[in-house]
Amino acid sequence: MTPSDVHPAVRDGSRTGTRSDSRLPLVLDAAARFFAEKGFGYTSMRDIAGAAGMLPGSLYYYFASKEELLIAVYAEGVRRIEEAVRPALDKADADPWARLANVCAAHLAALLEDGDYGQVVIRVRPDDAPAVAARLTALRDEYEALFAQAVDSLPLPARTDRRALKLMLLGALNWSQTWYRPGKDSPQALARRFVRLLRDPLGE
Amino acid sequence: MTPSDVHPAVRDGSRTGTRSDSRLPLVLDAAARFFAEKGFGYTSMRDIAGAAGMLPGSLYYYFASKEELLIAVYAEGVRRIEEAVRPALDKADADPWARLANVCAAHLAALLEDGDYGQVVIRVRPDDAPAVAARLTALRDEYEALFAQAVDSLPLPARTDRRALKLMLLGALNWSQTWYRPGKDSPQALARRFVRLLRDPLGE
DNA sequence: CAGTATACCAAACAACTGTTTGTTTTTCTA
DNA sequence: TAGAAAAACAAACAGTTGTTTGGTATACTG
Repeated sequence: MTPSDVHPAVRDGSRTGTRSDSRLPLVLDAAARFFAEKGFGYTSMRDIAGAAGMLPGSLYYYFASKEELLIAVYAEGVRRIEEAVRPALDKADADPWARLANVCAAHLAALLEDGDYGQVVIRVRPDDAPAVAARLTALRDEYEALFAQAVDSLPLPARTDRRALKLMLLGALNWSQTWYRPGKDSPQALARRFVRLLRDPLGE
Repeated sequence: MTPSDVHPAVRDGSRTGTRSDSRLPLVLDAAARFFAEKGFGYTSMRDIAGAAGMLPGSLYYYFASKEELLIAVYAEGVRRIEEAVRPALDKADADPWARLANVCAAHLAALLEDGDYGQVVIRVRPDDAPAVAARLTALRDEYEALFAQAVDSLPLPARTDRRALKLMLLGALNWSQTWYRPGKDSPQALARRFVRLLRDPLGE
């Protein structure tokens, strides 16, 4: 399963040798939609091909396997989440707690509202596609390292377990995909509420 | 999909008219193991039947469908989690924060260490089995109401959003299934750490 | 010990899965 | 405008899926 199994236009993202009427974007969008809604295993190549207006076999012109297709969607998902979070993270002058809240808000928005690609990253478990699980995990870890920066820069008591704090916060955010329903609370409001629960003293 | 689709011995749990050499427990254990490890959709009736030492078709003596089998496993999972959490919850004399920590520890242990049934409840999404999704959700909600009691009894500032606190904590706990690896940290230690992060003031 | 409900076997079903192969149409390029 | 590369079609493949049907052995009951 080397990178050469993947179509050139997908491998380097350069779109070299790509025709203007290519339905590749349609394929990726359709795959992202199904993966986000039904999960990887519950989506068939026929589902995707049908939604993109083509035949199942034609997908193999772009991707060597269903799992390679997942990688493309997943990578794009990570890219979009990073893109959403980065601006909040780069405001180095801001108050660290406000910065964290903004990072969380961007993270949440990417998972809950900003489309299907971001949702895939949280919804699909790496071991749903065993052959490429390691690569998916690597992509996710790459982003989590980014997120961790927002936690690391907090002015905390020395005793505080920053890793636990990161895991706790990230878990709370990611799990929201389970119960969140649009319209009631905005991702921003939720993020602020979560961060405040951590910041404000609740005990005694 | 009425309850009458289910075998009597499963429907009411009474085991009335059940022969002593029944392999029903084996079936449930095998199903729980596969559902917990691979997920619902990635587990075939042949997987389960094989592990229980019987033929795929024989499962339909007990369950009208794969999804009915899931309900049985799922319900047992909820039952076991409740059973694990209840003792901690019933210690009404204890300090509310310590009580919450104990509830979280029991919850975590049920998800991470106490076997397969509990894991299924977190691992399997209700809409993985659309035909019975509502029943699965109801089971999960039933338990969450129990968990909420531990949060509701905390002595908190009036402004505190208890619902957000519950969602945050439950999310952090449930998501641990994604990253937890046995041996490093015990569920008890993790639960205490999470609760302390909420209780102790981190800001300023 | 006879009879019956229980528990399972054996074999097949149609539908669906990811994937392959050879061919054809279409766009871009020289 | 001829040729080459790109993009897709058309049809099938072997394997797997959940499920059904009819028969059979076994344990329990009276």
